[in-house]
Amino acid sequence: MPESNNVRPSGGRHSKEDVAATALLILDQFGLPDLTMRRLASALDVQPGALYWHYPNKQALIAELADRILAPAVLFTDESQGWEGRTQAAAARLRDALLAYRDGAEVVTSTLAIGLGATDLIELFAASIRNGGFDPRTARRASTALVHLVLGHVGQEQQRLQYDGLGVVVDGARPEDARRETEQDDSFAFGVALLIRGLTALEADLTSADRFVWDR
Amino acid sequence: MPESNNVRPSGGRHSKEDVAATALLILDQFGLPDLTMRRLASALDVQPGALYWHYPNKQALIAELADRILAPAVLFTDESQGWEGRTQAAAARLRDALLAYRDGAEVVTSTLAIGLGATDLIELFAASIRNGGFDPRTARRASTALVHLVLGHVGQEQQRLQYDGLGVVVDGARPEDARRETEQDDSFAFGVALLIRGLTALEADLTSADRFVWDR
DNA sequence: ACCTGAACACCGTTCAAGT
DNA sequence: ACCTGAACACCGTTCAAGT
Repeated sequence: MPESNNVRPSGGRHSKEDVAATALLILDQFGLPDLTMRRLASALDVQPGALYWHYPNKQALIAELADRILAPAVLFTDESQGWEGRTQAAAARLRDALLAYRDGAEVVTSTLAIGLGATDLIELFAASIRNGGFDPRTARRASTALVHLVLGHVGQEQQRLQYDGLGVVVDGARPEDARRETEQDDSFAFGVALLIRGLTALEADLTSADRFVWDR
Repeated sequence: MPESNNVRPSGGRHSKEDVAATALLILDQFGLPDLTMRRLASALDVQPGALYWHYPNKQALIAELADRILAPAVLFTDESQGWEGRTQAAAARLRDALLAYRDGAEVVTSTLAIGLGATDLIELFAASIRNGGFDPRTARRASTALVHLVLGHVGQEQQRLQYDGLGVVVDGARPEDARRETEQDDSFAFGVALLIRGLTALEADLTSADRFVWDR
């Protein structure tokens, strides 16, 4: 009997949509290393080569997954109080979106590492920072820093989740887990707050006419 | 004729040292994706299986490379003026160390992503920050943020170097290159400065008795 | 102590040909 | 428009056996 937890539509043929959705399922259940073209093909009950009709290569598929993972963070617009609040909220939204899928940060980082989809991500922060009265160049630089901060932090966070997953939880929560989670939350918020605080301080520096404090 | 740009010692046998050094050579010349166990073995004029006598697996080898790449940044101690200067200098040193090898940032990031060698890197910054009078917890958090910032930035930088490598430079420098380089330098220094400025601002906040500006 | 030979269990990608 | 069949050119890792 052919092993098939497959999800083949009644028509018998797949769309780009099917492929991406199934890939996201495998990613979330088994992690990025187990998301292979061959495994994806067999989940779709299809030969490996068939995937290359939908996507030119694996990187393009991963980029599509990155887009879908980021969608909730990018689409959303909020009305928090002040540009600092909106920027912090955007960081939290990005973090939540990455945490929503197993290895989410690695998927996005690897897509960024081949030069795809960076603009949306940076604009996520740049808008709220410009809104604080900063020039576009400053906003772009600070946004880039924020993106690196969030991706790095969530990457580490998800790595620990993997470690913890190896331990067996019988029927209760281990008390260390909760403590570690809040420590992660605090550490994340602290890093983001540092950057934002640096920006406001920079603003103050500039308006007090000492224009080159941060410039080398 | 067997293709062999090999570097086999006169004795006929290799050491961990040989293996790591040759791996670093391949990394620097051809990049991380081309650094395979089989390719490394053939450069050493050895069967692939032989490598597993020296290192238990590929991840361990990569971790060793990460250590060697980071060594110049970690060992060095300087006597810059003030903790801000020392922290900024540490960031510049880390960046230089990563830029010294092709895909250096990716090597270190991937090692960090499997939970190895993180402590040295964080301590690189934590020492100078504690030196500024911050408590260990704050220093650790700020250091972590700085590490993520630097790794993310250099990762992007090295990705662009790869792109540029695809274009053919005939016999002169293209004017855009220099402009882009200084833009990268500035952007890097700006991100680091933002974080440090955030720390000093935080310090000021605390000493002026308003203790919860950054705490949610 | 260090390596060979040979295998195991996989990968991503291509492409003529089918429906 | 979407897929099969079959191949190409690889991977990392293991392990008995050799020197």
